This record gives sequence, C-alpha cells and structure tokens, in this order.
Amino acid sequence: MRDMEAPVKDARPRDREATRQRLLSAARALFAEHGYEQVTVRQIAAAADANIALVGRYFGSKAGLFGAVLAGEPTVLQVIDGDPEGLVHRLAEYAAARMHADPESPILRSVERSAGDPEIRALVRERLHSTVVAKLSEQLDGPDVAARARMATAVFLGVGLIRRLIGPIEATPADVRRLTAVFEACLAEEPDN
Amino acid sequence: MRDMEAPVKDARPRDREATRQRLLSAARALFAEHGYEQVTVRQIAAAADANIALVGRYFGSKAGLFGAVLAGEPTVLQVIDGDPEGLVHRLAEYAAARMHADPESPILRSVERSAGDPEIRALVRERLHSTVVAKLSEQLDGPDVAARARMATAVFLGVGLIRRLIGPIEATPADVRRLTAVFEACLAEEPDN
DNA sequence: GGGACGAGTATACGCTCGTTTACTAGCCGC
DNA sequence: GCGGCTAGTAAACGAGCGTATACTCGTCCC
Repeated sequence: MRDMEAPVKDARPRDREATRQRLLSAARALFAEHGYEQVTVRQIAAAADANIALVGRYFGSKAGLFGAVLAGEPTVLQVIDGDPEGLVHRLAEYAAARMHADPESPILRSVERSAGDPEIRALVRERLHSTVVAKLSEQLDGPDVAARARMATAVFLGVGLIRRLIGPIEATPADVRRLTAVFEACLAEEPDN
Repeated sequence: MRDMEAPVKDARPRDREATRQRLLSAARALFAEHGYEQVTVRQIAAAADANIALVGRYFGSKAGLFGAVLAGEPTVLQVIDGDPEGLVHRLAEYAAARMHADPESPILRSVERSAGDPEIRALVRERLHSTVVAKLSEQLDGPDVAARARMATAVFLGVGLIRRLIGPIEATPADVRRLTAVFEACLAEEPDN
C-alpha cells in the first residue's frame, strides 16, 4: 500500500476549452457581484483554479474577458419577452426580486458597478442598449418609445444600486404593487397627471 | 528693467485654510464626477494646485478627505424641503435636471460610483440615509414610509446612473410629466392597480 | 536681525495591479 | 518510444496607487 495513484491534489485533465469555461464562469460571477474594477484577474484565476497567465492567453486581457462575459449572456431578459399585457407586472416582480438579491442578469449588475475605464463603459453601454432598452422598446407603441424604455431601465438600475448599497431588502406585496405602478408610469404613452 | 519682482510663477501667500479649501473643493468636483475609486490623490492635489502630502496632512487620508467632502455638503436637498403638495413635481424637475447633467449634489453622485471600499460605502450609506431617505420620509404619512422614500431614492440613482452611462439626455416636458407620475407611484400610500 | 514654528515640497516606500516572458510537463501521431 | 505541439506554470516587470518621511523656506514674534 504505497503511494501508487494516491495523488492528494488530483490532476485535472488538460483541457483548454474546459479551463476557458471555468475562467469565464468565475469571471461572470465575480464581475456580477463586485463590478469590473473591483475584481482582479488574480481573484478570477484563483476562483477558476487556473493560472493567472491563462487569462491573458485565452482572452487577451482583463477587458477582453469582461467582453466575453457580456457576449456570452443570454441576449434577452426573459421578463421582457412575452405578452405585452403582463409586461409591467413581470417587470415589477423582477425588480422586486432585485431588491432582495440579484437574479441572473450580469448585464444590469455590471452597469451599476463598472464605470471607470471608457473602453469598459462602451462595452456595457452597447450591451445594455441592445439587450434591454432595445428589446423593451419593441414591446411598446406610441411616442417616445426609447425615452420610456430608458426610464424603466433606470428604475431597474436604481433598485439594484440601492440594494447593493444598503443591503438586501425584503420586498413586500405592497412593494410589488408600487413597483407595478412605477413601471406603468415609466412606460405610459402619455402620463396622466 | 531687470527681473526685480518679476516672478513668472506668482507666489501664493501661505494660507493653511485656503489650501485646505482648495483641496476640498477640488476633491468635491472630482469625486462627484468620477467617483471615489477612480480619482487619485495626485489628481486632486494637481487640480487644487497643492502638494500631494497635504492631503495626508490636512485630512489624514484619501478616505478622510472623502468624508470631509460628504460632511461639508448642505445636509438637505432643497427639493425635499418645502410644501409636501408640490413635492413630487419638484422631485420630477430635479430628476429631469439630472438626466441632462448633475446639479450640485455630490452625495447622489457619489453613490452611483463609489462602491469598492467598505469603509467608503458605509460613509456613503450613512450620508445618503440621513440626508435623503430620512428627510424624504419626514414628508410622508401612512405606512411603509421608509420603503416609499427608498424607492423614490432608487429612481434618482437610476436616472443619474443611466445618464452617466449613455451620456446627457435632453429631458422633454413629457419626460418631466412621466417622472412626476413615477414619483407619485413611488410615494403613494397605497398603490392603485 | 535671528530663531522657531509651520506651510509647503520633494521623494521614496511598500504594495497591488494587469501583463509578459521563459519555462515545465502532458498528450498524440509516427 | 519519442519528438513536437501545446496546456499549464512560476516568476518577474513596470506602472500606478496611497501613504510617510525628511526637508526647505516664508513669516512672525522677540
């Protein structure tokens, strides 16, 4: 009973694609939670149990990795698609969920935190527009479609931001009703007041 | 006509308080525009035309300087005080102004950008609560006062964030009307839907 | 007028960052 | 079985950061 095949640290098969995916998903989680600038490539590599240099090799740079994360996201929020009838309610439910903890939407999360580098900002802006604002606009009729979609998006961002700042908030049924009214006001063709 | 009293670089009188104020106002402008982490003490010192070491001497540290900036702000947003009747409209006007460019409110601006350091986050959170959420709550009646104030604050944050991301937006009269409706929905005692 | 206090300065320290380079070692075709 | 391609590694680089130290020099009191 010697140490034949007793590798305490089990060797992982050398698999380029698998390693790439580990880095990608580690980066997705960390960027989503903390934002671009707050996450270091060393953290990402450690979380992915990979070597630092592989970030450079597989994605060119930290910014490249971030771009790959954004590009790999599902292109549409599930909540936006579907019948326009229940849209505002779905939006409200989703925003309420965001008050407590972020559902899986790294794009929105990234926006709240990633700001400094202009290159990164451009990436995020493009992505936010194409996946949220544009998709939301498609569901709307009437004038000022872009402005209305943008305002609803702003509410999403604000809710996420305040949660991140003051901590998780338990969304009550009254909160959901209020959010529904808020999104209705955001998306209304002509505000009534 | 020799170089008697011809100092090309005019000497500034040595004035501790004046220098402190220059640093403070330079820091206020830079933090507000770019957020805490994106601004270096070297930038602040350069903008204030002062030496780097003076930041440490007068404020202890970069975080101390940031705290001084927050503390030096007028404690209440003008828009919140006043008759509760026109509150939502004043909020809407203010938010609309934020869509185009930030009015003087470093607190809100800081929130959008300053996230990483827990110490800084605590500072911002405390300040945001005492100057915005709490003050707004005072103007409200009925249940869920804090939740309603928080939601209105979230809209502020979101509007500022999206402006910072996609650039200045010209707020139309329709935007103002929409924002008024949004704030009404945020602050309503019981949402009607 | 001379000395001391303090505003302002120059510079360096220690650290962390993203990135790069030179190397090691596993696998596959021959 | 072995040479070469390549996934993976270790270490270092240069830059930038916040901060600390040792200094210069203007100003004011005696």
